[in-house]
Amino acid sequence: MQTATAYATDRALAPSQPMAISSPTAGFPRSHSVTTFNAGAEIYAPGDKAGTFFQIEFGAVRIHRLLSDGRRQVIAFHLAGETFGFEADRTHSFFAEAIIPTGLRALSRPANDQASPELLVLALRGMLRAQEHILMIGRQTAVERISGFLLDMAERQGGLEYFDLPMTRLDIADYLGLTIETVSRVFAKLRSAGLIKLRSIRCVEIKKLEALRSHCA
Amino acid sequence: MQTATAYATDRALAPSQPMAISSPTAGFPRSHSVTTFNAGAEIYAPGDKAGTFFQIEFGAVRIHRLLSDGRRQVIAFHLAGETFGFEADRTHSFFAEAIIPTGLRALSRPANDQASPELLVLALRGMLRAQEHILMIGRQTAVERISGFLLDMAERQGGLEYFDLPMTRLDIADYLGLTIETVSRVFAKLRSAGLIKLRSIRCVEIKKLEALRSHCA
DNA sequence: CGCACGCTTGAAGCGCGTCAAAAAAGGTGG
DNA sequence: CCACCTTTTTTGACGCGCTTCAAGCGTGCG
Repeated sequence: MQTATAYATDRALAPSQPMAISSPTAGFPRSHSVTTFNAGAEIYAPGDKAGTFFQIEFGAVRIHRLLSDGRRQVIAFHLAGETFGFEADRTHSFFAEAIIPTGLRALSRPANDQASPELLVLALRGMLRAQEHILMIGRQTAVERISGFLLDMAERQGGLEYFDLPMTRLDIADYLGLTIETVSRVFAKLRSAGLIKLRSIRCVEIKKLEALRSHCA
Repeated sequence: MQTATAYATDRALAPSQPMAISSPTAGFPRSHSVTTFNAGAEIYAPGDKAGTFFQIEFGAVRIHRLLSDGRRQVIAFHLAGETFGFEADRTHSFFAEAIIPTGLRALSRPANDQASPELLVLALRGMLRAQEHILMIGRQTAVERISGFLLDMAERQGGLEYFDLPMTRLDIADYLGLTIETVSRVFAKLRSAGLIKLRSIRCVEIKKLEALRSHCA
């Protein structure tokens, strides 16, 4: 069990610009200028006013929630090009934090409730993603979860031969409902089985794609 | 581990009416006549064409997915008055089955992609619900999951003094990422601790609401 | 009645968590 | 570039919560 203090973060350090909330426009929300966040900086917290959402120009973001005793669940990771921050309620339910230095473009949802079809698709995709996350956490073993996670990350970064993990092992553990020790052990296991190679601590190369796929039930 | 055959179901037995798909209308989707499903009947399956969604007139529905070796994850339960079946893709990703005799009103999504604000809210709410489900499965103990589940069911049925669980223990187990034996044991534990009373096997009375709430971290 | 199905209960095992410590990786300042 | 500190990651030993396996019980229905 990790302590809550382990997650203490600084509020958006020296954003390049204030996050303006502009008037709504017709059609897809108008884009604004880019705000940057340092690694660990909080983007929003539970209770913060929602309504603005974000597109990632560069960097990576984690969405998570804390239980009162410090247990943490990471709900989602978002990478460059992805969008996050839309909520059912008027306030946010989760924390959003930059994992690494990150640039965000704030988009405002049309206030006239003329919901754009684009936003609906994003919401539906977010729901599907969350539902598949439930399946993974609810019914898969540690090896299956990590294999699936690595394949997902590889795919979202363009299916490159190798890719970087912006998040720490602890982030991964809290995303997969495991402990950091288990994550580390499974990485070691996959490495020694020749399925992956760790070019560096955060850079993964998938050596046996099909074998890794076969691990995901 | 349960076998896949345990979940074999009959296709919609003797629906009272064929499920007509009508032309789209402006605003919120037009309601159609009610189709009934027997307990265990399949409403849709992965790969089925999506686009129509459903409002529950009476009964209860489970949304789930199977892994190749028979492991099952129930993604959601839906009760009378609730809506389900909207998808990000053109086809469904999950199974939907009636848990008990159920009446559904089919609603068709406007084809002109003039996404209605109502549908967006439903999608966002669905996403939030799925995200809280992730938290529960990823970071809570068996007792916490069951306590939270019972409180959720009580609330959704109007916060009555007592309420019926339409689903079996196996459904609950597969929803919470547990086994049927663990579910049964935790029920017994909560009962002997005086937190709940089982009026019958499927009828639960919450005796100590606050104590139950305090179990949910 | 007697079978079928859902549920409960017990005993044993295992996967993952917990606790502890060391090793590796990243800063930071000189 | 190196010394020093902090943070992250790895590794080992052990324990516990949940699963697995196996009966047994209750209830409804042909």
